Amino acid sequence: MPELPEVETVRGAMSRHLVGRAVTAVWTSGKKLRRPVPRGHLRSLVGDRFVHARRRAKYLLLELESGRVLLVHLGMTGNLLLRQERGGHDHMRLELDAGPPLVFSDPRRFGLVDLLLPGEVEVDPLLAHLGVEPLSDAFETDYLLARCRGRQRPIKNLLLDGRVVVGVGNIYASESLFRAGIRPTTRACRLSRARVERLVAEIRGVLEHAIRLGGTTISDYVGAGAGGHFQQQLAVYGRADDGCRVCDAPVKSIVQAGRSTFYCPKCQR
DNA sequence: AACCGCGCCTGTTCGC
DNA sequence: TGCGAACAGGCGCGGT
Repeated sequence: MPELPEVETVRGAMSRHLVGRAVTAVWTSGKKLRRPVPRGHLRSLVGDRFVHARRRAKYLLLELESGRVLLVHLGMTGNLLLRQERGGHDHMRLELDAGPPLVFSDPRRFGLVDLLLPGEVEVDPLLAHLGVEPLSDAFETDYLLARCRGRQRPIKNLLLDGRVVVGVGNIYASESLFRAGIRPTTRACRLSRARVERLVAEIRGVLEHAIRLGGTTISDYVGAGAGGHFQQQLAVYGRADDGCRVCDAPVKSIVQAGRSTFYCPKCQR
């Protein structure tokens, strides 16, 4: 499941291999993703050229010479890559003036492909209400402390709230809380300033580490390029009943707001 | 206002 | 062995 490091890995690949290429032909599957893929609109991409590959939260923003933006979200199982072969779960194929086509593939169809007109990025409802980027300067102790104030909900649920901070998904929420020594069930408002400071640092640290390793490749998700190697680094996620890598106590698995959470009951208080 | 549960999807894993 | 059930979860939405 692509989280921020996986999306960032794909962005890097697009920056290196897609930028500079012009679209020569467009094919879509006609199947509905999170939004219907705007087939006719996408056809107007022919002749346009990619000039930038950006990221906001887990959205990829592929900017074109015309000022339009190809908006892509990988959802749970989506992948954006340059490849020649056709796949059974392909939903968009853009033939380019050089190299293999740009393909969006997504078996479970939780993903999204849309084409935004110049100026629409700022007002698109999907992008307008997003919280701060966890790797930006805006994400610091006082910010998260303020967002925790008065919040009764568990800190783990708050970390998954995209209006607070973006890009932290289920895996990195568990992992960063483990690193910070904070139990995921702790009410946000009960965290001291020092613990929030530690949490901010660990969220940043775990995301940067995962980006360096090319993201986490788990289950059915394979990132662009060589694939990620962060999976071996996971301390608690997906390790229910296994020994904690620090103290060997069995890792606990619980459900919070319908999502699985993993933590070490001894290291996290 | 704050917060949770649901539904969208389908490949994989689990239990009988 | 084979089958259906449960599970995985990003995200927006609707309900409490």
